[in-house]
Amino acid sequence: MKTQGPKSLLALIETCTSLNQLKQIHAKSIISGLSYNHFILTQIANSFLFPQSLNYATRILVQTQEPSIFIYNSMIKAYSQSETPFVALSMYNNMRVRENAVGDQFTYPFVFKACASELAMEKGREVHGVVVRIGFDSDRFLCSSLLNFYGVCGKIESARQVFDEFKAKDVVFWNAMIMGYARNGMALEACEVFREMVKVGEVAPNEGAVLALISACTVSKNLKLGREIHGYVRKEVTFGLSVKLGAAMVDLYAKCGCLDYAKRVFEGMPEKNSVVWNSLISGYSLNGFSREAIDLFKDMCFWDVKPDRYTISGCLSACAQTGAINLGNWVRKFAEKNGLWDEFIGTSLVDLYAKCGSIEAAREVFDQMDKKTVATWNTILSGYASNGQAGSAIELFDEMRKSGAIPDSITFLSILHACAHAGLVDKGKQYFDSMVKNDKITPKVEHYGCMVDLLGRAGLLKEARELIERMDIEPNVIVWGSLFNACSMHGDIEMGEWAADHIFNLEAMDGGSYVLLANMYAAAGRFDRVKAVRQAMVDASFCKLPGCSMIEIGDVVHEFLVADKTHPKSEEIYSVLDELSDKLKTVTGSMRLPALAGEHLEKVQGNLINLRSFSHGLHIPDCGATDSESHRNDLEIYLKVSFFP
DNA sequence: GTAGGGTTAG
Repeated sequence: MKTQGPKSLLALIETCTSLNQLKQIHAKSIISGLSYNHFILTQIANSFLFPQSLNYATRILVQTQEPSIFIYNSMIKAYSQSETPFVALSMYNNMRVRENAVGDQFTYPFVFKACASELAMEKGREVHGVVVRIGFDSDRFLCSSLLNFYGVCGKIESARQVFDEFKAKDVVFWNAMIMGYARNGMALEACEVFREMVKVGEVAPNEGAVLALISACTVSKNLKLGREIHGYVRKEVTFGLSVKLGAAMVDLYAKCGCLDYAKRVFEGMPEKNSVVWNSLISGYSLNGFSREAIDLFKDMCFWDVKPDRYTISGCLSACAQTGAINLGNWVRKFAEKNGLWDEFIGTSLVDLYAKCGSIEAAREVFDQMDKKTVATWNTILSGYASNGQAGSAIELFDEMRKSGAIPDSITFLSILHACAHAGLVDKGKQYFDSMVKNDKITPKVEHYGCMVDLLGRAGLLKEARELIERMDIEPNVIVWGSLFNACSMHGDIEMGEWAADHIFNLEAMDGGSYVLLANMYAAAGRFDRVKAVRQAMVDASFCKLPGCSMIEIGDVVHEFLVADKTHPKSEEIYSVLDELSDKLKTVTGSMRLPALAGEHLEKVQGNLINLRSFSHGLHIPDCGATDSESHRNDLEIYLKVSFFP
């Protein structure tokens, strides 16, 4: 057999389709005395079989005596772009300790990239120190990735310092600074850097610069600035509206709620890839237009644009919002048939089933998922919470701890929510304290809202008030609303009015506050005041966005607004509601029973209030759940069992 | 002979 040189072995590596083939080529390179050829190892690490081949290359590296910086650089690069960037950092450590080498300027951009992916703040700062000591800090490649690292980690002042100290800025370096501001929601600062770049005139802004600017507007939801940039793109930009720029514009408008603009940009694009479609689909989904989102998905398929995992996630969350379980199941089947599955899709599916009240189906999907993110845990926990199964939520939370997953502030929000719904006051307090003390999570205003709700529902109004007074952040309308809700539930008009004052001060122009106040007076039987508040609403021309309930029967989603009479069977529906309302009154005896008797009573009482408010054209929002969410869940359960058996 | 940074969609 003819001895093969490195060139032909290289060509073979590119045609490899399995790890075994790769190993054969490696064996051949050993026979040919080329096993330590750096280039071959690099190619193996980065071959099409990535990341399997990367693993193999690592095993070779470990057995290699005195591996060169070249090999380390290739491996650090490969790992910094892999799913496990922390391995890049241990490779770097290994190089420093085992080889006693500091690397070269090719090493560090990837080390910073890995630090950025891992949000390894301390490590990054340490490496920054090393770089300064060796004197590599004049390398612009290295410094732009260092700048990017600080931007990703939210250390924008440090990023700015790197930016200011570096003189020979190229366009990528400028863009990294703009992107840094963009990530941190600082659109004005991003714009300022862009203007400075144009003013200095040493480099011309490229597509990346404009993309970073648009992204700055998207993150900070600065529609006004976004429109200006759109105008600038149309007038000044010579590179034209690329697919990327178009996608960014569609996303900007969609995230800002301007779907008509988003659609106009979308329709004006001659070339659309899946990213563009996904931006519009998730935009519709995000803004509550799930029907339109699904229709777009079908159009996308019609135009032969291949849906990806983002498409599926967007569609599933659209279905979850409207409770369109059948449509959701159809999307699921589509995804399964097309081999689209990952932890994000799984999480969307858990959310879909939980929001549709099929918590068992949600759990089934959850249990089948090998890879779970914090969001996956949070979704199932909040599913249990809103389905009133606090016990399961608590049990699962313990399991989460055991699995090694690290709870975040949303996890605690879900578990507090679960406790609040079940009236588990002591347990809730315990979680709140442990969150602060053991997990070092600073409570946000949402956590306080949950705690006030928890205490308030249990009738501990004084304690709820004291918690509000102890807060180190400004209470928002949710916090005051929860106290207010509790006051109306327990008939404490005086404290209720005190809370209402704060609500009006915070949201003077919000009609929702009026509805809350009217609800409190209604619950206390003060119908004279209800009338006065409603009149005040009319006088001020306030109109609360109506809470909307949807149920899916067969393949049709029925939508109900408060006091809605447009459904063809509305007369029958209302008579059932009245009947139910009466029956529930006999069960609970009173509208103002404190939520201490566990899940069942809580559920019955919650529905009674919702049913009452439904028929009165009022609705009491629930802590943490949107109007339409709690409204829908409650109504759905009752309409399903009683009216559509 | 071999290599490098930033940029959209959840």
